[in-house]
Amino acid sequence: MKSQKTTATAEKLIDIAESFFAEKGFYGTSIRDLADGIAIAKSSLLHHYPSKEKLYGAVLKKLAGEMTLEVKYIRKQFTDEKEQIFQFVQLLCNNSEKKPNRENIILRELIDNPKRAEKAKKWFFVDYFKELTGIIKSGQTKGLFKPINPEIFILQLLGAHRYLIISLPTVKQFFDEKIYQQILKDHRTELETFVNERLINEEGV
Amino acid sequence: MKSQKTTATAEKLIDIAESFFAEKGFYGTSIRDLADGIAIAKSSLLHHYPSKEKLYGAVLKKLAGEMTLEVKYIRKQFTDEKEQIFQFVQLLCNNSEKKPNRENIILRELIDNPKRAEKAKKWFFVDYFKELTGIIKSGQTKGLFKPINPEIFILQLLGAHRYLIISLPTVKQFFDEKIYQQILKDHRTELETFVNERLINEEGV
DNA sequence: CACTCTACCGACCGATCGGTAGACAGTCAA
DNA sequence: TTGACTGTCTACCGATCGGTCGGTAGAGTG
Repeated sequence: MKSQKTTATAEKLIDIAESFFAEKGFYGTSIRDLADGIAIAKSSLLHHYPSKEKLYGAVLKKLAGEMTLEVKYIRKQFTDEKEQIFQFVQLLCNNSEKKPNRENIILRELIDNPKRAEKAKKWFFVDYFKELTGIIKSGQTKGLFKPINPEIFILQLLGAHRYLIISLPTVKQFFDEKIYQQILKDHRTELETFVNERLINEEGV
Repeated sequence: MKSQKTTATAEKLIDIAESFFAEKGFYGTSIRDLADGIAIAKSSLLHHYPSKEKLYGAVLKKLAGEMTLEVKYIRKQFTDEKEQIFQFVQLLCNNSEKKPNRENIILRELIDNPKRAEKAKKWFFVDYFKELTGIIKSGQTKGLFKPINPEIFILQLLGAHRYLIISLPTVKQFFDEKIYQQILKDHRTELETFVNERLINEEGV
């Protein structure tokens, strides 16, 4: 079982790289700091990932894979598209509290990707995005959602959430620390309202 | 008029720094490149702004000042808070087409600010944010807006817009290039709907 | 004329960057 | 036992980083 230790080191690298890239960005993170962070030599890091870019790519790939899986799981678990999109809102909010790194990395990647894309790098979040717009498109054929543009709706929903999340540390000075949890709860409710207003409700009205 | 040439150089520095910081971020931008970009020596750059941090701060300050002024102008120009917030949506959308750098810098700053804030740096967008929430709070006392949390509303509105804008270059591969303008137009309409749903409409229902 | 101030410059600094080379210890198969 | 492979290390590389230094040209001022 020689590969066990190796795998463990590689995974530790991914983990610490995820948090460092999230906090300081690609250019702000040095592979020296990453290696020091898990107490190995820098050249040992480069043994597992032959370049900083490759390591960064591995982090993105793992992150995108996890997120896509989570959405696919929701789509398999619930047949009703309305239920799916509300479950996704819950997933978004819950993950932001459990895994705050994610939003930072995704935002940074969105900003930086256009430059990198010129170097023929693929966008890791394609499947994630297509799963989400797929919910809306599927729901629209069943007459569950209003005839909005699915891509715009998803981007606005993700944006309304992620922007607020990354703003919180900065904006927190305006809030009483005690009502911080209340903010997160109200935000969740507002997101649900946003979704709800784009549903077609056959029974009411 | 000795200061004319100096001012011109300093302004050129601010301009190129704004576009470089927006595109590559703080760590991804070197003061060498900035100096080369306007054909002066690096030491000359450091004559005008004694450090990279100071230059970055000057860019943020100018940007925040402009944006705050724009909002204040809207508030002075229109007395009705409903009109103010709709005008602000127009401002957001128009500026994203005219000055695409802005959204990048603001997003980057929001992500990075918490680290910098530890070094006792102030947040340049305080006034901007307070002007915007001020519109909502003022409108709520007049019974024009639903009793939502003003900070959450503003953050979600800004997020829905800015996230979509910075995503467009990446997501564009999914869109036919010809309908790009239609996307921007639909996005604007959706933002207006988002705002509209949070108004209290005494007449209708 | 002498003095000061501003804008600017090239040369240089120590530190840090991403990445390479080579040695060494442990493991496993032949 | 030997040889190939793996993971790790120290030592080192050229490039680039932000920033300092001493100095110069020119305009303003007395």
